[in-house]
Amino acid sequence: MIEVNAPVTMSDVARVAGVSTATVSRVVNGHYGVSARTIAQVRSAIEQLGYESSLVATSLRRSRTNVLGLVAHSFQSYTAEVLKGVMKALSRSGFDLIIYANSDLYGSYSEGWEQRHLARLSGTLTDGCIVVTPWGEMRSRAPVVAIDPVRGSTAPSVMADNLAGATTAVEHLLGLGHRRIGFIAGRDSLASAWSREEGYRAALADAGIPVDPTLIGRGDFNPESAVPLARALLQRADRPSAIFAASDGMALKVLEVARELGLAVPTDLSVVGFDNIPESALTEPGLTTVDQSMFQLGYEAARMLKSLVTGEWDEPSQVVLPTSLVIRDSTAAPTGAARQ
Amino acid sequence: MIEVNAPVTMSDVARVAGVSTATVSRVVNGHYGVSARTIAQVRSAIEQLGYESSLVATSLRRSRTNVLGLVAHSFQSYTAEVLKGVMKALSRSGFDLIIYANSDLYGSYSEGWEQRHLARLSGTLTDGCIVVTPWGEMRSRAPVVAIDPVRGSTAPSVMADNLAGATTAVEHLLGLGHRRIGFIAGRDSLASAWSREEGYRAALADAGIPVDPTLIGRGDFNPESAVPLARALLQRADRPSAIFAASDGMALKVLEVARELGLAVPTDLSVVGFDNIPESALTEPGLTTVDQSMFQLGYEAARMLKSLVTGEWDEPSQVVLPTSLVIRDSTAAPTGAARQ
DNA sequence: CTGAAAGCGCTTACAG
DNA sequence: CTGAAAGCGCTTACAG
Repeated sequence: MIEVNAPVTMSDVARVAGVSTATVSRVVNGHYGVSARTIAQVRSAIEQLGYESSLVATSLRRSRTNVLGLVAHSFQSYTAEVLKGVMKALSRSGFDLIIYANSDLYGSYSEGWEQRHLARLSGTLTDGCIVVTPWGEMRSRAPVVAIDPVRGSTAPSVMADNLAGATTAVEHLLGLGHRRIGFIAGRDSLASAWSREEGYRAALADAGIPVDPTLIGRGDFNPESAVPLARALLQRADRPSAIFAASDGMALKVLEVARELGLAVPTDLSVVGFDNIPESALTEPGLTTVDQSMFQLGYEAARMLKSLVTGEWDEPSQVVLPTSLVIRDSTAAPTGAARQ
Repeated sequence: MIEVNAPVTMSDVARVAGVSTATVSRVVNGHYGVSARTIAQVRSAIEQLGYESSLVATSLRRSRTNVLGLVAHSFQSYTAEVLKGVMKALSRSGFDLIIYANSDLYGSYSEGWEQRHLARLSGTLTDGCIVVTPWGEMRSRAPVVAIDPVRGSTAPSVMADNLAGATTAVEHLLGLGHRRIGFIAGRDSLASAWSREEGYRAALADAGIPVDPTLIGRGDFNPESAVPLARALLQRADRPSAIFAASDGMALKVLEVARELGLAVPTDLSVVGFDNIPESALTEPGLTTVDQSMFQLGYEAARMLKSLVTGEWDEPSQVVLPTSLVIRDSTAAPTGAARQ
């Protein structure tokens, strides 16, 4: 076995097989019009040299690559779950997936970088992209499907029924007897953040409880953003007896802050999240939350992208998936200890 | 704002700015020797057109791309956890990550495809790659780090202390009083599968219990592979009172089969897994397992790859990470009901 | 300080 | 059935 140092290129194969690169290309791609004898020679040279075509060179030359892209800014549980769904949908579809993860922005949010990466990939490498919780409307010549899109977007997207989910969550707290319910909002450019806040407001309105704006903290879905907000909310003399956070990541931080302040959950404080990430079942107490199937989000987005790319598109372009309330141990009726 | 259909290329920018593409390239890459006035013109043209350089074209031309690759055959929890660690290590490192996931092989295993993808990526796109549970020794001109490498590999790799972990797991069962302990092995080309079996054998030997070869099922880490093996083991008249599976995915299937056969866990059967994937805490009963920090595996592999790529390498090239036993509710002392 | 030209590894009309 | 040539979008010596 020959140990190669430089990459084996098509020219190397052509030289060994004694043909032109055009012919090698035809063999590699299974095109018609090559004699059986030549095919055999080329195949043997490929075998001998361990040749693999360069994804980059191929995709630069071809219009169609059969590679789909996924662009995400962080890689926490949410994205990981979405990814499983995407892979499931792409299983045996003939499309491979390239995930582009920007390491410099891990855990922080930076406006517009998806657009940049999208352009860098979709010009050439990918036939289409999924963008997770984008910062803005994406422009691209190739199809793009957003998961949890920007507010007001009319582009293809998949999202949970955030309004219904949030409403149910707050109604759950109301049903337990809570009247002072804090809310920690998500990044307000996203439709999901907006709808979850709407659900909060709607449920309170339905119960005849006026919204106290000082009980609303402006987070951005980044877990860390919830820490100062939760602290502010829970250190007030008239602290809320319950907090609904617009994401599990933020809700988990509320739990931490409560512990730090010596508040028992759910005795002194009830907490509800949104997402149902795996971690929410592992905390002590387990987090009551709204399940949005992230797997399903990914699955549907990939299905949609696939049909957009192949041109078989015939479904509504803005899919909304149902949510359900998962009641665990972070919620209970308010006690006398929790000031009303 | 102009809606563009064709991708904006460097030539477009050059035309608008009234310069050559060479000059545009210099501006884009911040090279010296361009007048302030020209820079301004080019910048403005880039802005106006919304130009982004093509990742593909750039990487075809350059030797260094500052993109690292990760190649994995499936995308289950194990890989997702690894990925989080990788992203953490790459955070603000200047390296982006491209994950190449082969959709046609989701959930199944196919020999040699990593090598193919590795070659396709590393010829050009990536400066180096991480390969998760590879099928063989990888050959590549660019650095490669294996997570959970092939048995006998001397290439850079990161893995858990599988021998110690497996030994501890079986000692735990032994300590509870089990004497007939089944084992479901992993894909035997992997060092991890081998060591976990060694641990099983060593622990039994230490306890003076001869290994019964009929109690060993030959799985391949694919959860489905455990189903017929567990069924065979549990339908025997002299079934084992405990089963140690070489991965959580397989252990979870053992739990399913036990339920299907009407066997209560841990009353009738104790089950231990290996990995500690998030799901293992969510089953009923929770799975006792050996924790190998998949996050840490990913983190260390990425760190190693980074230093290999930048040439700062000065650490041992085969990292072994400690494991720990996580006792949940799937293990207990054998009862009379479980035949010995 | 700037441009013309070559070339990265491929594919695809166009000839023959 | 096969090859020479052009070109995908860039970068980098080489001239000037």
